Amino acid sequence: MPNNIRVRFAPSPTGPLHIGGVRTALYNYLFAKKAGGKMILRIEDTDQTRFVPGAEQYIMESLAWCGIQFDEGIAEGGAYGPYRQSERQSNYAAYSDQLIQSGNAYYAFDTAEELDELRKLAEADKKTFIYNAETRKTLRNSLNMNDNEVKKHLEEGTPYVVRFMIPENTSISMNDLIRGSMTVKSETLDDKVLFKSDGMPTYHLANIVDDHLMEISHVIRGEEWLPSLPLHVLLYEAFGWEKPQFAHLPLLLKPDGNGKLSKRDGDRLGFPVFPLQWKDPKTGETSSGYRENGYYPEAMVNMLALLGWNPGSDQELFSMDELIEAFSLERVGKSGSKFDPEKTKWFNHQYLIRKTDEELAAEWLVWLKTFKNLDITANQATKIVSLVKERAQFVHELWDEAYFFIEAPESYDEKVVKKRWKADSPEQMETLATLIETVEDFTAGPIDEKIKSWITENELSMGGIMNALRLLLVGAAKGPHLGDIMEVIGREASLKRIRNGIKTLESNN
RNA sequence: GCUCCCAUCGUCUAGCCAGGUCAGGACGCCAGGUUUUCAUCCUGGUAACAGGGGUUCAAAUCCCCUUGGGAGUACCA
Repeated sequence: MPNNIRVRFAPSPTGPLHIGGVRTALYNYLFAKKAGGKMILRIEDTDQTRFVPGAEQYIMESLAWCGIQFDEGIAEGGAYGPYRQSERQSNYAAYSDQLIQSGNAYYAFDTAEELDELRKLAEADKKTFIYNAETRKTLRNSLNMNDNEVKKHLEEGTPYVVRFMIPENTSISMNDLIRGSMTVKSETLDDKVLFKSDGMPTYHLANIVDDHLMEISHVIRGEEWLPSLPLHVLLYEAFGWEKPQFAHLPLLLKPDGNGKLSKRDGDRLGFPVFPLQWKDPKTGETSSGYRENGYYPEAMVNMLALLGWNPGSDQELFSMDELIEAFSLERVGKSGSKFDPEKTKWFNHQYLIRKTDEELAAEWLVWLKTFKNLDITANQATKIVSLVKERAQFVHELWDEAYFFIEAPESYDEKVVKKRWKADSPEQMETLATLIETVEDFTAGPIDEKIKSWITENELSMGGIMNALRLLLVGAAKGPHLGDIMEVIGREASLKRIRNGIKTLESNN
């Protein structure tokens, strides 16, 4: 179903993409796919001073990891390229000239220092300096010069910027798919720079020109852009272009306190704010990533999708396809959402327990090899994982729940010893060992049966016996059913652990 | 400061547009139950319409004000 729904995700490559950005990309993606439209990646690298090597690659890798795919972009190509604004540089001057010709923009020769000075002055007076209809009359710009003066400046190479001329005394009405209609008076706006003295356009110009040229139908971006919407609307009107529809997404807020979620919050509160680990090429500082911390991309995407949007049903778990099916901008909320790291873990747990034992075992095998340099068989891993996966939120947590399947106890939890190891324990355990030797089919069922009937026949306490036995086999008060544990580690190892344990505990007394 | 946006449990949120069920669900937390320990699991509980004024027979829902929060306020995006 071909149509002309086209959305873009337009990050600037100034560092790693944080999860707020991932969510913006996700909503764009969901919206596009739901509508059968196109998803475009455009790199907004008009600020050469903020370029960070590797950031562009990071952005693409992150989004790919999340399962967000582009139809057009710097890697995919497409009919509307190039998709990097630095490579479209030659386009922009003509558009800025066009605005000057039509009287919607003008040259300004004020230096950054002069303007800084004016801002400071205004600030001292508890006011804000605005480059607007009032002040523009007194500043060094082409509005206050005759053609010859302007020409002279340009020929002499006086540095200049091009500013948009905000119309006087008008109201700008805008429409937002999430917030409805809004109105702003033009007096409150300032004459933004469209074209910088370094020959590059600012975001405002490049963004509008490229959205137009790329035939973007819907601009879905973060709420931090809302204050520049009037300017953008004015720009479309000045060019005489049809506007796209706008949707400004609510922000992701800090889990505690207030404010926009930032990189610092992750460091401070101990959770990742970036999809992938990132090493800053300048400072060498490393920021942790969801991928490296053991999160599944599905879990992260699921969590992000529900932060600010809801399906209107009680469904919590969504595959990407289900999200695409269920998504609509109408169900995106207006207010900011505090980020909850705990819920992300819960989502990860949900995805982990839904893996088949074989899948999870395969992941764990890799983990064991990498972090413990251990090799166990796939069968063993599958069996172990099936017994303990309910207890873990991450693959790396499996070890804490299952190490005793692989390693015999070297020490015994003192609290448990005190509580469970009694005077008659050694004898009882030895008897149990001889019993275990005689179990024919060494699997959980028969093992349990044999032990239980012995306990019943001798009128012993189930809790007392089993917990003492657990102490010998595991070394602590943890783990799944003992029958299962013995089945996995096998008869020989079980016996060895029981008899070693008796020996160790008795020699300590 | 100024401009704009926003406002339901601690958190994410449903309900609001087309006023009329004890304001529903999830995470977290607490308690009880199952269990052979721990965890899981099951059951239950905790807890919210920011405040004030209107409109109305009736307001979480519509309107206004206050308060609170957020964003923007660069030759950054």
